[in-house]
Amino acid sequence: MSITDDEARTLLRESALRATAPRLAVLRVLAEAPNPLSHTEVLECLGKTDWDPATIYRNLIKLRDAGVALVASHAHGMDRYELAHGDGHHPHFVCEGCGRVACLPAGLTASMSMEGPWATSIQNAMVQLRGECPDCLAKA
Amino acid sequence: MSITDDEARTLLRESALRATAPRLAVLRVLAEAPNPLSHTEVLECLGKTDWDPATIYRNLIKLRDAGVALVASHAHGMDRYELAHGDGHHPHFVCEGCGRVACLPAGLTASMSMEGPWATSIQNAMVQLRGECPDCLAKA
DNA sequence: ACGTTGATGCAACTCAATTGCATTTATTTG
DNA sequence: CAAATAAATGCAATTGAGTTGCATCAACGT
Ligand SMILES: [Mn+2]
Ligand SMILES: [Mn+2]
Ligand SMILES: [Zn+2]
Ligand SMILES: [Zn+2]
Repeated sequence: MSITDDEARTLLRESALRATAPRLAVLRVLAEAPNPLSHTEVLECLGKTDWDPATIYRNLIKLRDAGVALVASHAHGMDRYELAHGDGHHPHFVCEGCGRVACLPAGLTASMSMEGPWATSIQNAMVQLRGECPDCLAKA
Repeated sequence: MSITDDEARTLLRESALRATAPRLAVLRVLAEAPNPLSHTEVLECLGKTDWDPATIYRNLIKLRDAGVALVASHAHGMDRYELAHGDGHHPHFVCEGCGRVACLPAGLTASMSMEGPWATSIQNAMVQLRGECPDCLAKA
């Protein structure tokens, strides 16, 4: 998945965010990533000489606060960001072996028939599975 | 839930772990906690008994490696430990608002039918829900 | 009681996250 | 288009969880 410069600018305008060069770059990197990326991984995708890490960091925060991006996982002390595709959120798989985070197709129905105050919380929650990915299972 | 000193010693013996004072203390704290605890929270629970943080840290690792405890969540850069109750693992709810992690009753099985290499990974995975807990929903 | 081996205490280190502040720049406004 | 304004950037410093090296101590099988 990719994003044109115009699409990115429109997206930012709709969120009342200024279209700066690093911000557009972050948007492009997130759009092209097949999986959620950490701050460090975004830096690597951008190439190390480009922009200040703190700037990229704050842009990820901004995009998240604006609802353009979201944190798909906090696992292993790293926030992993992805674009918030309009549709409802899909589940993610966090590998405890290699640390990778993968997007899973929507359709994972967490059948939760729970009464009481937790019902709403659970129904609106994002689903995350933690285990060993196929690659790590093969090695073990 | 609590644990007697004898039960703790037996549990450790079965795992080939020496029964040291800080280790027994960690075991007792985990046994009494209603929710998974971070390293820092375990230190706070131990309170007056002033053990070295690194010792407590390594004990949590040891207990995890021995299968006595497990990491219920990595959220927000904190590993949260709980005793590995014999039965299969239950899901957990991670609140993005206040950061608390709560144990959910088993039976909230997220059923996903997926083909291919991911099938096994998914079936053996632990389920984690991320959202806003009832308390945080009430404030918002 | 002894000796082996694991555990402890202390200190140092890594790395993601976070923040203060002076400077620059995108966007608004005249 | 140029000035005004509020936001964003670059740089540096700080926090906090996790992690590790090493000398000393202690659990426990013999
Ligand atoms: Mn995803
Ligand atoms: Mn639990
Ligand atoms: Zn893996
Ligand atoms: Zn909460």
